[in-house]
Amino acid sequence: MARPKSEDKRNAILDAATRLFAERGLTAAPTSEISKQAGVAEGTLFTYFKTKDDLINALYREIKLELADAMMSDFPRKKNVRTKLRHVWDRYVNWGIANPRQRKVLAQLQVSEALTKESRDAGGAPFVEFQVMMRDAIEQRVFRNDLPVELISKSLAALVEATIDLTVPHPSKANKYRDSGFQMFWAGVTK
Amino acid sequence: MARPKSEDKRNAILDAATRLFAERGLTAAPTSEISKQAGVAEGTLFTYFKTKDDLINALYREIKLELADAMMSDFPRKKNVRTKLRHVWDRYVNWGIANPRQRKVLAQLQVSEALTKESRDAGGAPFVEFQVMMRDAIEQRVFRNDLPVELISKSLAALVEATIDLTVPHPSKANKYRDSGFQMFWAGVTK
DNA sequence: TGTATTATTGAGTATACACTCAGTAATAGA
DNA sequence: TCTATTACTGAGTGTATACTCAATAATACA
Repeated sequence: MARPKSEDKRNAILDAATRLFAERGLTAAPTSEISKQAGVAEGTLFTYFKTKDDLINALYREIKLELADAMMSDFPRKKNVRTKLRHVWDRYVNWGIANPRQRKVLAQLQVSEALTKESRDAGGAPFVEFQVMMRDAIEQRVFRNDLPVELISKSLAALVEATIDLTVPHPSKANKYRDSGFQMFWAGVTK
Repeated sequence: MARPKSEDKRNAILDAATRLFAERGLTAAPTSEISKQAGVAEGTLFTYFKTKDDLINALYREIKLELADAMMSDFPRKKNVRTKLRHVWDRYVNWGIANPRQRKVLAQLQVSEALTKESRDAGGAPFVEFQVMMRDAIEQRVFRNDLPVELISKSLAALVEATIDLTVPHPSKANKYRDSGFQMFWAGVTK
């Protein structure tokens, strides 16, 4: 090998893309501007990502990974289901509030036609531990028994999003809302 | 006035746009293709909508209006809050299942940079009756008292979306899921 | 029926932008 | 230190597409 690619440049490109995608949207952010903001020539962008779609897919995986890291670090494996879910809930809400740009981009990416099925699958991979925990909880009959796992998982995500949306304009009430939101989720999901 | 515009053509354009936006995404659907599928010349599209962004904003309002119609028709004004909410819930779920394309487009529109603030406001207007009902319910202390209205409204929408997502691949379980979903919502939101 | 007005058409235009490539610079390994 | 390999640059290219406009057709109204 001669002259390796630089992890820094790759990150700079992904960072710039995140900023521009959040401000202008996926398609209105030109590669020329992304590379300029990243401090590299436009051609360089294309040595790190073969196409703009590639960049978009890579960014999706990256953000999903960050989110999974935030949610699953210090995961209280030994504690009961409620404590585990509360952990995940709090981390997710905090991440969303602390990373509004990534959250906005993620929302765009989820509905984008540029996302491949492979990327969608890859994006789910970091959350397997969470899924396993959910299956266990089902077996232990923690939840109401008419609810399929997917509905519970999706509801968690959906209610977290609603909670973040509500908190962003009222940051002083972050603790209150995070609490109320979780209690609402928990009450809905258990017997 | 001489030679009025045709409501039919306008609808044909909006229909074609809905189809193409759902299949290819907002930006990957060219006006040339939209007009072709609508059966009009490309220039005609621009006499009905000054720009493509205009078309996008008009389509947003249109879909929101349809959704509000579906949700609020036969609204049981005299019944109790639970019955009213259940009405809205069922209609919303049914609409989503019956109109997957409009639902997909709506999801794209919500996160699109092309949407103006005016359109967002206008999109909310048809739902005032619903909002009024929610305020009344709060006053009557139907819900847990630590939950802000916005969280309840957003949760309803979020849980409906989760329910629809779950139902689409398992249409035979539509009734079951619609039921479970609502019970989950109701349990979470009341004391 | 005549006329003013506006819709309709589609070929044409201007622009934006994803991607290329020939020239140059940096680095790993010999 | 030399060399093979690959990164880096940015001006240039091809293409896609939003929008225009001159010519034509339809309609409301007098």
